[in-house]
Amino acid sequence: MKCVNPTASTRRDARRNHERLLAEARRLFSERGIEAPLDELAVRAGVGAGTVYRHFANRDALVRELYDIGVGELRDLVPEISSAETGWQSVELYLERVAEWLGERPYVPAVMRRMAEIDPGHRPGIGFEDAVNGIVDRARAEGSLRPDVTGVDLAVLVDMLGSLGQYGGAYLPYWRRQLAIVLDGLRARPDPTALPGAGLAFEAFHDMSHAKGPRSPVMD
Amino acid sequence: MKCVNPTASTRRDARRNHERLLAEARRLFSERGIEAPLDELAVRAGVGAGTVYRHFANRDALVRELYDIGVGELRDLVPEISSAETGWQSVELYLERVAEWLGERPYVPAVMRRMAEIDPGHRPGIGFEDAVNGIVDRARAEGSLRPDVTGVDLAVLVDMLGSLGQYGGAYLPYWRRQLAIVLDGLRARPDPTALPGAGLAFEAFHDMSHAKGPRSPVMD
DNA sequence: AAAGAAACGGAGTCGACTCTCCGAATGTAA
DNA sequence: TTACATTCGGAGAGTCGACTCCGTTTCTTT
Repeated sequence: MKCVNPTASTRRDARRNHERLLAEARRLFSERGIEAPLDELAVRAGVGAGTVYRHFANRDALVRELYDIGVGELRDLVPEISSAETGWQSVELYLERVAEWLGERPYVPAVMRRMAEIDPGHRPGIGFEDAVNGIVDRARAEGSLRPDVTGVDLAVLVDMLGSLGQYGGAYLPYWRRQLAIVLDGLRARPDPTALPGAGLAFEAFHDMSHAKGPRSPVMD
Repeated sequence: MKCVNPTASTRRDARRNHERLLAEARRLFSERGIEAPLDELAVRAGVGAGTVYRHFANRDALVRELYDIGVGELRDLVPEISSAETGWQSVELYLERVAEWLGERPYVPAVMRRMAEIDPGHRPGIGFEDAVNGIVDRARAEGSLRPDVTGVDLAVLVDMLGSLGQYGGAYLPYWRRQLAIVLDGLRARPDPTALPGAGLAFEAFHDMSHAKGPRSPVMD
């Protein structure tokens, strides 16, 4: 019984089932939310219920693995995005690639929120701060990006664009129109409209997107 | 037993409990999602479990009532938004008021999706098409709005901005920066960047936002 | 190809939640 | 104030899903 880390198992069937479970979990959680019955996951993956729990001690363990895989995927996107020819192209690439990544994974916001409950100390996302700020600084320095925009502003825009993934597959060919509008709004212009309020600290944004606290109640 | 429509009940306690239940349901569903236990709703509203089910036959009945109330609230926003002095001000008001309304009600997207399952034929939201198109037409005619933007584009932007409500109360002072960026992207400019793809039919947008179909699976 | 270790399946247990039922309490109308 | 209709509270029946247990099957190694 080596249920802690079946990825490293010697047995081929165990590794295959682990991958299948992860793939089906992404699909299932995208369609029905991260509270979907795990017995259903077993059926979809074509394994017994026991096998689900051998690979993931409980739902939270599965959520954690999806989270860490996601962080790894995002980290893998960084080099290409950061090394674009111009700073402006980096901004474009950042918004497009990350929003697309998010949009294809509608379960990610829920996974982030739950992770904050499971293990508030685990915050690898903080490590993206420098990459995002680097993109903003370069584009601002070359004069293509409006100067009052911060890295956090961009990160929030990415979440907004990616949130259209909640629409389902139908949104895929469509959200790039909103991306184009946003990009036009980000360009440096001779007639700037001041952005209201103050920019947010990256850490505050991180906590916000992981929404620890109670979500906004209607105030009536 | 008049459990079909307790709003019209003669008894004061019944009306008061109905209102309390609705208010607490909004809060509860905002914090924990629309699958939160209804017994918890009973506790929060300070009533017995039986009372919940006397007012709402089941969870779906509650969802439907929240949906219809929401449609009514949005309808009430139309006059002020449409009657702004200029078309551009209407665009600004539309994005701001409706995104704010959505942001304060994080449960709304989930309610819309569930409504599409409960009763696919009930689509009062279709009635907003003319109002939105009217705003776009006027702003376009006066030359303030970029001409390639459609009413559906605006509606999608509203959903995007409103989605930040998922961040919880902390987002409240912040999202207007994104609104300002979007508005700048919407202004008519001498150097237009063409929007990619084709605009969407309003009905298609409606179905998309109510996401009947399966939500986008990761394609790997 | 034989043996042992590891993983598998799925029936079963346990807890949580939904919804019902009815005696008690409350509001209304005369 | 009395009488009655309506609503209330909360215990409990029924259902569903999370997770466990163990006899069986499948790898891997020699």
